[in-house]
Amino acid sequence: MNPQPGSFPAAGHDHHACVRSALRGAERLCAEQGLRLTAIRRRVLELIWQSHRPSGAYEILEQLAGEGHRPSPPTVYRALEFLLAHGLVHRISSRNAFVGCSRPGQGHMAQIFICDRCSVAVELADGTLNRRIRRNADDLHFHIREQTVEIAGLCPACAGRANEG
Amino acid sequence: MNPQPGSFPAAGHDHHACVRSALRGAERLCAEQGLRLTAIRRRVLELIWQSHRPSGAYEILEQLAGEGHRPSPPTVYRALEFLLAHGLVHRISSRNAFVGCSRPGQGHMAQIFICDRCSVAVELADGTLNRRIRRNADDLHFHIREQTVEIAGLCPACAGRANEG
DNA sequence: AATGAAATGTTATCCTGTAACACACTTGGA
DNA sequence: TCCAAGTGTGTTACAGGATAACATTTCATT
Ligand SMILES: [Zn+2]
Ligand SMILES: [Zn+2]
Ligand SMILES: [Zn+2]
Ligand SMILES: [Zn+2]
Repeated sequence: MNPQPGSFPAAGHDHHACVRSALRGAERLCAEQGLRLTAIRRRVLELIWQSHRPSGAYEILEQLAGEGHRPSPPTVYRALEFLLAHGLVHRISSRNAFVGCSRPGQGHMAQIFICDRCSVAVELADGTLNRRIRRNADDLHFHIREQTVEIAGLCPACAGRANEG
Repeated sequence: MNPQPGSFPAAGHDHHACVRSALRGAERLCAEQGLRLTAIRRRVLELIWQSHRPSGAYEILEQLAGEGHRPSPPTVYRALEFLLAHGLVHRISSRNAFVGCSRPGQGHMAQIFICDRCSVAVELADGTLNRRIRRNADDLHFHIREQTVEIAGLCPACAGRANEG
């Protein structure tokens, strides 16, 4: 089952499918737009997709280091810059971290829900919400370039266990 | 004229009034809730309010240093922590900076518009938007603790000058 | 004064992100 | 084939943001 955008991933979902789907999506998008999904970029995207939790740049760096690459920060940040620029990942400002985008290539006005306990992040694209934001901006005569909507709290699974550990 | 929440501050507005109003509001809020608005906390709040642009923690630190205090980072961060905890300032995640809250003590589900060019930030409290977010959270069975809504772009004044320098 | 809690000082260190410059690889044309 | 020009990567060094851990002071209350 693919990552169902708009719901928290089920406990035992086939996550390999998430990764495969994300990589295939990236390949397709790059092919269509004449972009170069180089080895590093591909590998960084793959690492980010290893879970639904946002990854820090230095986490990615460490994982790459464990594979012989030993890249330096700029290398990783450049790959992230590319992935961000083409909508393949989202940056989570409130955590200084990056998460794979569930719907690449469809414009990116996402709101992202992040669990305080398990860190799983899920994105939602809500036209109504986006229109409301745009309308508020219009009232202020403000020209939107980019928006950040991040909601922190407890995912359903963790809310259930709220009183445990 | 006080800081009109919900609009960009006019070019020649009486900003001293903004500062006075913010400080008085903080004093009142602290008095009501039995909180201690110590010298540092008060001074940090005052420095943050010196403009409508979000200030970085280290900017504040430098300004304090120029006054003889020479505090260290934790001192400033603690003051900020206090001000955040009681809704006197907002943290702008997308900029690692802090801005004074225009309506302290009224719950804080603000969306904040920030100009890319002049950095002025304006907050808006939109019940409709907040309800929409809450509704999306409910659909996901997600329990909201905190939300971050930051919109970057051009304020009316800067949009007008878009083609100049 | 004595006590305990809250606030501040101090030091050292992490974590995040970028500037600047060198090198390599691709691509297209002379 | 050789030569740009453009893009991507390697490397070094550093800037900027935030916190851990512990010592000390301040404050309200007894
Ligand atoms: Zn998955
Ligand atoms: Zn969770
Ligand atoms: Zn003002
Ligand atoms: Zn502006």
